[in-house]
Amino acid sequence: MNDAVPLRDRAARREVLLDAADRIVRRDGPAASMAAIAAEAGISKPILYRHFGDKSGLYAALAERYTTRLLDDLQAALRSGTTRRDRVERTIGAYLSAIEEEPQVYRFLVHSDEAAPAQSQVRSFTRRLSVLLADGIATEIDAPPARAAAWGHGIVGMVQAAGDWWLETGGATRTELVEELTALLFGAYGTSPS
Amino acid sequence: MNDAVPLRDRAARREVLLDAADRIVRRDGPAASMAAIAAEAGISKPILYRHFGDKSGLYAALAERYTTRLLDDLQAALRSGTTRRDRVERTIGAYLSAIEEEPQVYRFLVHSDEAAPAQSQVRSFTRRLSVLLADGIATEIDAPPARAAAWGHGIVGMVQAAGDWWLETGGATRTELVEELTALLFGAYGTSPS
DNA sequence: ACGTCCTGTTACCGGCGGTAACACTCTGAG
DNA sequence: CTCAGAGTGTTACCGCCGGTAACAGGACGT
Repeated sequence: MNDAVPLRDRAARREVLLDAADRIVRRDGPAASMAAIAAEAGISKPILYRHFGDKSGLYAALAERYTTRLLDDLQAALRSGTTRRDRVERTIGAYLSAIEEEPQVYRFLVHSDEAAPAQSQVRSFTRRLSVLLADGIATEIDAPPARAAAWGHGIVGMVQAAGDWWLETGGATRTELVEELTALLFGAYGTSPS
Repeated sequence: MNDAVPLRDRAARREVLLDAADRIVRRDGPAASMAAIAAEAGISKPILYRHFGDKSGLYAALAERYTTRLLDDLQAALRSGTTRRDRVERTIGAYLSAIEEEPQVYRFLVHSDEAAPAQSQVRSFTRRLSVLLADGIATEIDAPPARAAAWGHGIVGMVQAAGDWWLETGGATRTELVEELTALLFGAYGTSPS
Protein backbone atom coordinates (compact mmCIF):
# COMPACT_ATOMS: atom_id res chain seq x y z
CA MET A 1 0.00 0.00 0.00
CA ASN A 2 2.68 2.46 -0.96
CA ASP A 3 0.46 4.58 -3.15
CA ALA A 4 -0.51 8.19 -3.58
CA VAL A 5 2.30 9.43 -1.40
CA PRO A 6 5.55 9.62 -3.31
CA LEU A 7 7.22 11.59 -0.56
CA ARG A 8 10.46 9.84 0.03
CA ASP A 9 11.83 12.95 1.59
CA ARG A 10 11.59 12.89 5.34
CA ALA A 11 11.77 16.63 5.78
CA ALA A 12 9.02 17.29 3.27
CA ARG A 13 6.83 14.66 4.91
CA ARG A 14 7.44 16.27 8.22
CA GLU A 15 6.24 19.59 6.90
CA VAL A 16 3.09 17.97 5.57
CA LEU A 17 2.42 16.46 8.97
CA LEU A 18 2.97 19.78 10.64
CA ASP A 19 0.55 21.35 8.17
CA ALA A 20 -2.09 18.87 9.27
CA ALA A 21 -1.31 19.47 12.94
CA ASP A 22 -1.59 23.18 12.30
CA ARG A 23 -5.07 22.78 10.81
CA ILE A 24 -6.27 20.69 13.73
CA VAL A 25 -4.80 23.01 16.32
CA ARG A 26 -6.52 25.95 14.70
CA ARG A 27 -9.77 24.00 14.80
CA ASP A 28 -9.56 22.37 18.24
CA GLY A 29 -7.16 24.61 20.13
CA PRO A 30 -4.95 23.06 22.82
CA ALA A 31 -7.28 20.03 23.02
CA ALA A 32 -6.11 18.72 19.66
CA SER A 33 -5.47 14.99 19.89
CA MET A 34 -2.84 12.90 18.17
CA ALA A 35 -5.48 10.68 16.58
CA ALA A 36 -7.24 13.69 15.07
CA ILE A 37 -4.00 15.03 13.66
CA ALA A 38 -3.12 11.67 12.15
CA ALA A 39 -6.56 11.40 10.59
CA GLU A 40 -6.28 14.91 9.18
CA ALA A 41 -2.96 14.00 7.59
CA GLY A 42 -4.52 10.85 6.17
CA ILE A 43 -2.15 8.55 7.99
CA SER A 44 -2.18 6.49 11.15
CA LYS A 45 -0.86 7.33 14.57
CA PRO A 46 2.40 5.35 14.61
CA ILE A 47 3.74 7.43 11.74
CA LEU A 48 3.25 10.55 13.78
CA TYR A 49 5.05 8.95 16.68
CA ARG A 50 7.90 7.76 14.50
CA HIS A 51 8.42 11.30 13.28
CA PHE A 52 8.05 13.21 16.51
CA GLY A 53 8.63 10.75 19.31
CA ASP A 54 5.69 11.74 21.43
CA LYS A 55 3.08 14.39 21.78
CA SER A 56 5.37 16.94 23.33
CA GLY A 57 7.79 16.40 20.45
CA LEU A 58 5.12 17.21 17.90
CA TYR A 59 3.95 20.16 19.95
CA ALA A 60 7.50 21.42 20.21
CA ALA A 61 8.01 21.20 16.45
CA LEU A 62 4.73 22.97 15.82
CA ALA A 63 5.50 25.60 18.42
CA GLU A 64 8.87 26.15 16.83
CA ARG A 65 7.15 26.89 13.55
CA TYR A 66 4.69 29.32 15.10
CA THR A 67 7.28 30.84 17.33
CA THR A 68 10.11 31.67 15.01
CA ARG A 69 8.44 34.61 13.36
CA LEU A 70 6.82 35.87 16.53
CA LEU A 71 10.00 35.79 18.59
CA ASP A 72 11.82 37.58 15.78
CA ASP A 73 9.15 40.24 15.66
CA LEU A 74 9.27 40.71 19.39
CA GLN A 75 13.03 40.89 19.44
CA ALA A 76 12.94 43.46 16.68
CA ALA A 77 10.38 45.49 18.60
CA LEU A 78 12.58 45.30 21.65
CA ARG A 79 15.40 46.93 19.73
CA SER A 80 13.31 49.46 17.86
CA GLY A 81 11.86 52.84 18.70
CA THR A 82 13.24 56.07 19.93
CA THR A 83 12.41 56.15 23.60
CA ARG A 84 12.19 53.30 26.02
CA ARG A 85 8.49 53.81 26.41
CA ASP A 86 8.13 53.60 22.67
CA ARG A 87 9.96 50.29 22.67
CA VAL A 88 7.73 48.89 25.38
CA GLU A 89 4.63 49.98 23.54
CA ARG A 90 5.75 48.41 20.30
CA THR A 91 6.68 45.16 21.97
CA ILE A 92 3.42 44.80 23.85
CA GLY A 93 1.59 45.81 20.71
CA ALA A 94 3.35 43.12 18.68
CA TYR A 95 2.43 40.54 21.28
CA LEU A 96 -1.21 41.53 21.42
CA SER A 97 -1.39 41.65 17.64
CA ALA A 98 -0.29 38.05 17.50
CA ILE A 99 -3.02 37.15 19.98
CA GLU A 100 -5.58 39.03 18.00
CA GLU A 101 -4.69 37.55 14.63
CA GLU A 102 -4.49 33.92 15.67
CA PRO A 103 -6.20 33.29 18.98
CA GLN A 104 -6.21 29.52 18.68
CA VAL A 105 -2.51 29.45 17.95
CA TYR A 106 -1.87 31.70 20.90
CA ARG A 107 -3.90 29.50 23.19
CA PHE A 108 -1.99 26.50 21.96
CA LEU A 109 1.37 28.14 22.57
CA VAL A 110 0.62 29.44 26.01
CA HIS A 111 -1.84 27.00 27.49
CA SER A 112 -1.03 23.65 25.97
CA ASP A 113 1.61 22.16 28.20
CA GLU A 114 0.42 23.42 31.52
CA ALA A 115 0.69 20.73 34.15
CA ALA A 116 3.01 18.77 31.88
CA PRO A 117 5.61 16.43 33.34
CA ALA A 118 7.93 19.43 33.26
CA GLN A 119 11.03 17.37 32.72
CA SER A 120 10.57 17.96 29.04
CA GLN A 121 13.63 19.30 27.37
CA VAL A 122 11.34 21.58 25.43
CA ARG A 123 11.34 24.92 27.11
CA SER A 124 7.91 26.34 26.68
CA PHE A 125 7.22 29.41 24.66
CA THR A 126 6.48 31.44 27.74
CA ARG A 127 9.75 30.56 29.38
CA ARG A 128 11.76 31.28 26.27
CA LEU A 129 10.11 34.61 25.88
CA SER A 130 10.67 35.47 29.52
CA VAL A 131 14.35 34.65 29.31
CA LEU A 132 14.67 36.65 26.13
CA LEU A 133 13.08 39.64 27.76
CA ALA A 134 15.22 39.23 30.84
CA ASP A 135 18.31 39.32 28.67
CA GLY A 136 17.03 42.38 26.92
CA ILE A 137 16.47 44.12 30.21
CA ALA A 138 19.81 43.10 31.62
CA THR A 139 21.64 44.58 28.64
CA GLU A 140 19.48 47.68 28.38
CA ILE A 141 19.86 48.78 31.95
CA ASP A 142 22.60 47.21 33.95
CA ALA A 143 20.48 45.32 36.45
CA PRO A 144 21.66 42.38 38.50
CA PRO A 145 20.64 39.10 36.83
CA ALA A 146 18.17 38.23 39.57
CA ARG A 147 16.34 41.48 39.05
CA ALA A 148 16.31 41.14 35.28
CA ALA A 149 15.03 37.58 35.52
CA ALA A 150 12.27 38.47 37.96
CA TRP A 151 11.20 41.38 35.82
CA GLY A 152 11.33 39.39 32.62
CA HIS A 153 9.11 36.64 33.92
CA GLY A 154 6.84 39.12 35.65
CA ILE A 155 6.34 41.32 32.62
CA VAL A 156 5.66 38.39 30.32
CA GLY A 157 3.16 37.04 32.83
CA MET A 158 1.50 40.41 33.06
CA VAL A 159 1.04 40.77 29.33
CA GLN A 160 -0.09 37.19 28.95
CA ALA A 161 -2.65 37.42 31.72
CA ALA A 162 -4.01 40.66 30.37
CA GLY A 163 -4.06 39.09 26.91
CA ASP A 164 -6.01 36.09 28.14
CA TRP A 165 -8.53 38.33 29.82
CA TRP A 166 -8.80 40.43 26.69
CA LEU A 167 -9.33 37.33 24.53
CA GLU A 168 -12.17 36.15 26.70
CA THR A 169 -13.98 39.36 27.40
CA GLY A 170 -12.90 41.45 24.43
CA GLY A 171 -13.74 44.60 26.29
CA ALA A 172 -11.28 47.05 24.84
CA THR A 173 -9.37 47.72 21.67
CA ARG A 174 -5.84 46.55 21.32
CA THR A 175 -4.47 50.05 21.30
CA GLU A 176 -6.21 50.88 24.55
CA LEU A 177 -4.91 47.77 26.25
CA VAL A 178 -1.37 48.48 25.06
CA GLU A 179 -1.62 51.93 26.53
CA GLU A 180 -2.95 50.67 29.87
CA LEU A 181 -0.25 48.06 30.22
CA THR A 182 2.52 50.40 29.21
CA ALA A 183 1.31 52.97 31.70
CA LEU A 184 1.20 50.30 34.39
CA LEU A 185 4.78 49.31 33.63
CA PHE A 186 5.87 52.91 33.86
CA GLY A 187 4.47 53.31 37.33
CA ALA A 188 1.09 54.84 36.58
CA TYR A 189 -0.51 52.83 39.36
CA GLY A 190 2.06 53.82 41.92
CA THR A 191 1.73 57.50 41.16
CA SER A 192 -2.00 57.80 40.59
CA PRO A 193 -3.73 60.18 42.96
CA SER A 194 -6.01 58.49 45.44
CA MET B 1 -21.98 -3.64 53.88
CA ASN B 2 -22.76 -0.52 55.77
CA ASP B 3 -19.98 -0.91 58.28
CA ALA B 4 -17.15 1.14 59.72
CA VAL B 5 -18.57 4.41 58.46
CA PRO B 6 -21.34 5.65 60.70
CA LEU B 7 -21.40 9.02 58.98
CA ARG B 8 -25.01 9.64 58.24
CA ASP B 9 -24.33 13.29 57.98
CA ARG B 10 -23.80 14.42 54.42
CA ALA B 11 -21.86 17.53 55.28
CA ALA B 12 -19.46 15.69 57.57
CA ARG B 13 -18.95 13.05 54.90
CA ARG B 14 -18.21 15.74 52.39
CA GLU B 15 -15.51 17.14 54.64
CA VAL B 16 -13.95 13.71 55.00
CA LEU B 17 -13.87 13.35 51.23
CA LEU B 18 -12.30 16.75 50.86
CA ASP B 19 -9.70 15.77 53.45
CA ALA B 20 -8.77 12.80 51.28
CA ALA B 21 -8.67 14.94 48.15
CA ASP B 22 -6.46 17.39 49.99
CA ARG B 23 -3.98 14.65 50.87
CA ILE B 24 -3.83 13.40 47.29
CA VAL B 25 -3.46 16.87 45.83
CA ARG B 26 -0.59 17.58 48.17
CA ARG B 27 1.01 14.32 47.07
CA ASP B 28 0.31 14.41 43.31
CA GLY B 29 -0.24 18.07 42.56
CA PRO B 30 -2.63 19.04 39.78
CA ALA B 31 -2.38 15.52 38.29
CA ALA B 32 -4.43 14.03 41.13
CA SER B 33 -6.99 11.64 39.70
CA MET B 34 -10.50 10.91 40.87
CA ALA B 35 -9.72 7.23 41.30
CA ALA B 36 -6.75 8.03 43.54
CA ILE B 37 -8.84 10.35 45.66
CA ALA B 38 -11.59 7.77 46.03
CA ALA B 39 -9.04 5.13 47.02
CA GLU B 40 -7.47 7.46 49.55
CA ALA B 41 -10.89 8.05 51.08
CA GLY B 42 -11.49 4.30 51.18
CA ILE B 43 -14.55 4.48 48.94
CA SER B 44 -15.33 3.98 45.30
CA LYS B 45 -15.60 6.53 42.54
CA PRO B 46 -19.38 6.85 42.19
CA ILE B 47 -19.64 8.18 45.73
CA LEU B 48 -17.30 11.00 44.82
CA TYR B 49 -19.38 11.75 41.77
CA ARG B 50 -22.63 11.68 43.72
CA HIS B 51 -21.23 14.25 46.12
CA PHE B 52 -19.52 16.61 43.72
CA GLY B 53 -21.07 16.01 40.32
CA ASP B 54 -17.86 15.84 38.37
CA LYS B 55 -14.21 16.54 38.65
CA SER B 56 -14.53 20.28 38.32
CA GLY B 57 -17.11 20.21 41.09
CA LEU B 58 -14.73 18.50 43.45
CA TYR B 59 -11.92 20.79 42.40
CA ALA B 60 -14.11 23.79 42.98
CA ALA B 61 -15.04 22.62 46.47
CA LEU B 62 -11.43 21.94 47.31
CA ALA B 63 -10.32 25.24 45.86
CA GLU B 64 -12.97 26.98 47.90
CA ARG B 65 -11.48 25.46 51.01
CA TYR B 66 -7.94 26.49 50.12
CA THR B 67 -8.98 29.84 48.86
CA THR B 68 -11.08 31.26 51.63
CA ARG B 69 -8.23 31.99 53.99
CA LEU B 70 -5.87 33.14 51.27
CA LEU B 71 -8.32 35.54 49.68
CA ASP B 72 -9.12 36.96 53.10
CA ASP B 73 -5.45 37.45 53.84
CA LEU B 74 -4.90 39.15 50.52
CA GLN B 75 -7.89 41.40 50.95
CA ALA B 76 -6.68 42.35 54.40
CA ALA B 77 -3.23 43.12 53.03
CA LEU B 78 -4.82 45.25 50.35
CA ARG B 79 -6.45 47.37 53.01
CA SER B 80 -3.52 47.49 55.38
CA GLY B 81 -0.36 49.51 55.63
CA THR B 82 0.41 53.14 55.69
CA THR B 83 1.57 53.98 52.21
CA ARG B 84 0.43 52.53 48.94
CA ARG B 85 3.81 51.01 48.36
CA ASP B 86 3.57 49.36 51.74
CA ARG B 87 0.22 47.89 50.81
CA VAL B 88 1.57 46.52 47.56
CA GLU B 89 4.53 45.00 49.31
CA ARG B 90 2.38 43.33 51.92
CA THR B 91 -0.02 41.94 49.35
CA ILE B 92 2.67 40.50 47.12
CA GLY B 93 4.40 39.18 50.21
CA ALA B 94 1.24 37.43 51.37
CA TYR B 95 0.83 35.84 47.96
CA LEU B 96 4.40 34.63 47.77
CA SER B 97 4.22 33.34 51.33
CA ALA B 98 1.29 31.17 50.35
CA ILE B 99 3.30 29.83 47.43
CA GLU B 100 6.26 29.17 49.65
CA GLU B 101 4.35 27.39 52.37
CA GLU B 102 2.25 25.10 50.20
CA PRO B 103 3.68 24.80 46.72
CA GLN B 104 1.56 21.83 45.71
CA VAL B 105 -1.61 23.57 46.76
CA TYR B 106 -0.57 26.66 44.85
CA ARG B 107 0.13 24.63 41.74
CA PHE B 108 -3.25 23.01 42.06
CA LEU B 109 -5.04 26.32 42.42
CA VAL B 110 -3.33 28.07 39.57
CA HIS B 111 -2.51 25.35 37.09
CA SER B 112 -5.21 22.74 37.47
CA ASP B 113 -7.99 23.82 35.18
CA GLU B 114 -5.98 25.25 32.37
CA ALA B 115 -7.39 24.23 29.03
CA ALA B 116 -10.63 23.22 30.71
CA PRO B 117 -13.92 23.36 28.84
CA ALA B 118 -14.16 26.91 30.16
CA GLN B 119 -17.93 26.80 30.33
CA SER B 120 -17.53 25.82 33.93
CA GLN B 121 -19.52 27.96 36.25
CA VAL B 122 -16.58 27.81 38.62
CA ARG B 123 -14.57 30.93 38.17
CA SER B 124 -10.98 29.98 38.68
CA PHE B 125 -8.94 31.24 41.54
CA THR B 126 -6.85 33.43 39.27
CA ARG B 127 -9.87 35.12 37.79
CA ARG B 128 -11.46 35.72 41.17
CA LEU B 129 -8.29 37.22 42.49
CA SER B 130 -7.89 39.42 39.43
CA VAL B 131 -11.40 40.78 39.74
CA LEU B 132 -10.90 41.37 43.44
CA LEU B 133 -7.74 43.33 42.78
CA ALA B 134 -9.40 45.25 39.97
CA ASP B 135 -12.15 46.32 42.37
CA GLY B 136 -9.57 47.33 44.91
CA ILE B 137 -7.76 49.43 42.37
CA ALA B 138 -10.94 51.00 41.07
CA THR B 139 -11.95 52.13 44.54
CA GLU B 140 -8.47 53.20 45.62
CA ILE B 141 -7.76 55.45 42.70
CA ASP B 142 -10.69 56.45 40.61
CA ALA B 143 -9.72 54.69 37.42
CA PRO B 144 -12.12 53.82 34.60
CA PRO B 145 -13.29 50.19 34.93
CA ALA B 146 -11.45 49.09 31.82
CA ARG B 147 -8.18 50.36 33.19
CA ALA B 148 -8.76 48.82 36.60
CA ALA B 149 -9.66 45.48 35.03
CA ALA B 150 -6.63 45.46 32.75
CA TRP B 151 -4.35 46.35 35.63
CA GLY B 152 -5.92 43.82 37.95
CA HIS B 153 -5.47 40.94 35.56
CA GLY B 154 -2.04 42.14 34.54
CA ILE B 155 -0.71 42.49 38.07
CA VAL B 156 -2.04 39.10 39.14
CA GLY B 157 -0.46 37.55 36.07
CA MET B 158 2.79 39.26 36.83
CA VAL B 159 2.98 37.99 40.38
CA GLN B 160 1.88 34.52 39.38
CA ALA B 161 4.42 34.23 36.59
CA ALA B 162 7.19 35.46 38.84
CA GLY B 163 5.99 33.08 41.52
CA ASP B 164 6.06 30.13 39.13
CA TRP B 165 9.56 31.00 38.05
CA TRP B 166 10.61 31.37 41.66
CA LEU B 167 9.08 28.00 42.56
CA GLU B 168 11.01 26.26 39.82
CA THR B 169 14.37 27.93 40.07
CA GLY B 170 14.32 29.08 43.67
CA GLY B 171 16.99 31.63 42.95
CA ALA B 172 16.16 34.38 45.40
CA THR B 173 14.62 34.88 48.80
CA ARG B 174 11.00 35.83 49.09
CA THR B 175 11.82 39.24 50.45
CA GLU B 176 14.07 40.01 47.52
CA LEU B 177 11.45 38.96 45.01
CA VAL B 178 8.80 41.04 46.74
CA GLU B 179 11.09 44.03 46.51
CA GLU B 180 11.84 43.46 42.82
CA LEU B 181 8.19 43.13 41.89
CA THR B 182 7.11 46.09 43.94
CA ALA B 183 9.80 48.21 42.35
CA LEU B 184 8.71 47.04 38.92
CA LEU B 185 5.12 48.04 39.67
CA PHE B 186 6.26 51.44 40.79
CA GLY B 187 8.01 52.15 37.54
CA ALA B 188 11.55 51.17 38.40
CA TYR B 189 12.05 49.72 34.96
CA GLY B 190 10.75 52.77 33.19
CA THR B 191 12.98 55.11 35.11
CA SER B 192 16.17 53.07 35.35
CA PRO B 193 19.19 54.71 33.76
CA SER B 194 20.37 53.00 30.64
C1' DA C 1 15.37 -16.26 -5.31
C1' DC C 2 15.91 -14.61 -0.94
C1' DG C 3 16.77 -12.07 3.36
C1' DT C 4 16.39 -7.31 4.93
C1' DC C 5 15.01 -2.81 5.47
C1' DC C 6 11.46 0.58 5.21
C1' DT C 7 6.89 2.15 5.33
C1' DG C 8 2.50 1.42 6.50
C1' DT C 9 -1.32 -0.75 8.93
C1' DT C 10 -4.45 -2.84 12.73
C1' DA C 11 -5.10 -3.85 17.16
C1' DC C 12 -3.93 -3.52 21.46
C1' DC C 13 -2.36 -1.56 26.50
C1' DG C 14 -3.12 1.08 30.75
C1' DG C 15 -5.21 5.11 32.64
C1' DC C 16 -8.39 8.79 32.53
C1' DG C 17 -13.28 10.96 33.52
C1' DG C 18 -17.76 9.42 33.96
C1' DT C 19 -21.89 6.18 34.45
C1' DA C 20 -25.13 2.11 34.24
C1' DA C 21 -26.59 -1.61 36.63
C1' DC C 22 -26.88 -4.25 40.40
C1' DA C 23 -26.55 -5.69 45.82
C1' DC C 24 -27.60 -4.78 50.53
C1' DT C 25 -29.62 -2.60 54.49
C1' DC C 26 -32.72 0.00 56.77
C1' DT C 27 -37.27 1.76 57.37
C1' DG C 28 -42.20 2.39 57.33
C1' DA C 29 -47.08 0.92 55.82
C1' DG C 30 -50.45 -2.61 55.63
C1' DC D 1 -44.69 -10.29 59.87
C1' DT D 2 -44.13 -8.97 55.26
C1' DC D 3 -43.00 -6.46 51.65
C1' DA D 4 -42.15 -2.12 48.80
C1' DG D 5 -39.06 1.48 48.39
C1' DA D 6 -35.45 4.73 49.37
C1' DG D 7 -30.50 5.19 50.31
C1' DT D 8 -25.95 3.78 50.12
C1' DG D 9 -22.59 1.05 48.48
C1' DT D 10 -20.18 -1.77 44.92
C1' DT D 11 -18.43 -3.78 40.37
C1' DA D 12 -18.01 -3.43 35.81
C1' DC D 13 -18.39 -1.07 32.02
C1' DC D 14 -18.07 3.05 28.14
C1' DG D 15 -15.41 6.08 25.16
C1' DC D 16 -11.34 8.72 24.70
C1' DC D 17 -6.62 9.64 25.43
C1' DG D 18 -1.34 8.94 24.70
C1' DG D 19 1.61 5.41 23.33
C1' DT D 20 3.24 0.83 21.36
C1' DA D 21 3.65 -4.10 19.82
C1' DA D 22 3.09 -6.95 16.14
C1' DC D 23 2.40 -7.78 11.73
C1' DA D 24 1.92 -6.98 6.20
C1' DG D 25 3.97 -5.92 2.02
C1' DG D 26 6.90 -3.44 -1.44
C1' DA D 27 12.02 -2.02 -2.78
C1' DC D 28 16.35 -3.65 -3.26
C1' DG D 29 21.15 -5.50 -2.86
C1' DT D 30 23.46 -9.99 -3.17
